Amino acid sequence: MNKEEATEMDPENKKTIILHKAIDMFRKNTGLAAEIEPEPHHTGYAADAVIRIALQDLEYIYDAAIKNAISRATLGGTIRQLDLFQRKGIIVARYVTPQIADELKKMNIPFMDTAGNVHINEPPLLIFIKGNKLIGADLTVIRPRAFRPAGLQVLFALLCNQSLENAPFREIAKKTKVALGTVCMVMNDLKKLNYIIEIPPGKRRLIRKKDLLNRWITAYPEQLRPKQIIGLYRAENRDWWQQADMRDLNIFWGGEVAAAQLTEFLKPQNITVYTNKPVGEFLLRYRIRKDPQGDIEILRMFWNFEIDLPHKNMVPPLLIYADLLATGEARNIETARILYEKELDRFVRED
DNA sequence: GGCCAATGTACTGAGTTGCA
DNA sequence: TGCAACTCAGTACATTGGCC
Repeated sequence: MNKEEATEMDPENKKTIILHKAIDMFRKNTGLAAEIEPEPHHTGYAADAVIRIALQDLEYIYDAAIKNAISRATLGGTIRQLDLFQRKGIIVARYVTPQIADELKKMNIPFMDTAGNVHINEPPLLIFIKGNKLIGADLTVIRPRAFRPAGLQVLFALLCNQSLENAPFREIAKKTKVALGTVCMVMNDLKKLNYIIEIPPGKRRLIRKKDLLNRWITAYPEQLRPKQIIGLYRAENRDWWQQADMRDLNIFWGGEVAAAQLTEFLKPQNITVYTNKPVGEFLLRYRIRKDPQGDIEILRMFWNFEIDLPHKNMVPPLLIYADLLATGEARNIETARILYEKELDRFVRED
């Protein structure tokens, strides 16, 4: 097997290893019977696996989302993934830290990991084990190129622009601010992963968009977002943003402010803006200064396209959605749900 | 703990290939 | 012949390990 093939195969192999190890540890620590369903269903939103847990005469069936690691940044996206499953969802992870275990318990999200940590609260089945340390081989998942930073830039453009997959690679490269060769490798990845199919004559079609969107919002806060952060800032006047219109400075609302405008559900506490220009004039105009503990986050725009939306002063809804989920906060996850129904559903609808 | 070299990984873009 | 797809060597950046 060459290096390229290994990179393609490893993620699924590693998921299988994580799943089997987590199930083994679950059986060992709880004494309960747990099985992996041999034929996972493929209708609706696809789970990574289906798990059956037996307690005397009762049987609990879960759609599983298998993750290498769960952090605060990826928590929101993972919870949203569970929402989309047809059955009750469970997170199966390589490792869940005690802090994240407490967060998941608070939100009543079932999980199990390869260290034997578990939370299930479905009376009469009540299990909560946390604090077990990870031992043994490292199972770090090798990401396909499509889910690395440059690949995520390409995916973002494909998800935001209907039929962009049929544009020349040069046009895609221009819109996504990545090199031509990167577009080629990402498109090949997407074909291998069955997210793009060839339809004669010489056309491509993006499929399984909901699944792809979910993988994007899970990978974005880990892989791409940290690279785009220009800095944290604070304004003299806390309410500066309420009347601000910064389009002339090429600065656009993301995160909570954009979500509040779109859903009228949220009272913003943190401000996220994106720009592709120097921020000096912006800082002067609104009396904003650098502060590592500040509530204003400025990020670089990693795309080069406009989409036809009624709100011209904000970033594409997919990014607002990802920003909300990346906070891992319950109020933002709820707002993200509303935003998905209102603004995002049409982007991932299969024609 | 801090520095630095070695090594690995990710990305770019010029050059090549294939096709209409 | 020109355009689009694809390849691959070079470069930048990140990570690791050894030494002081």
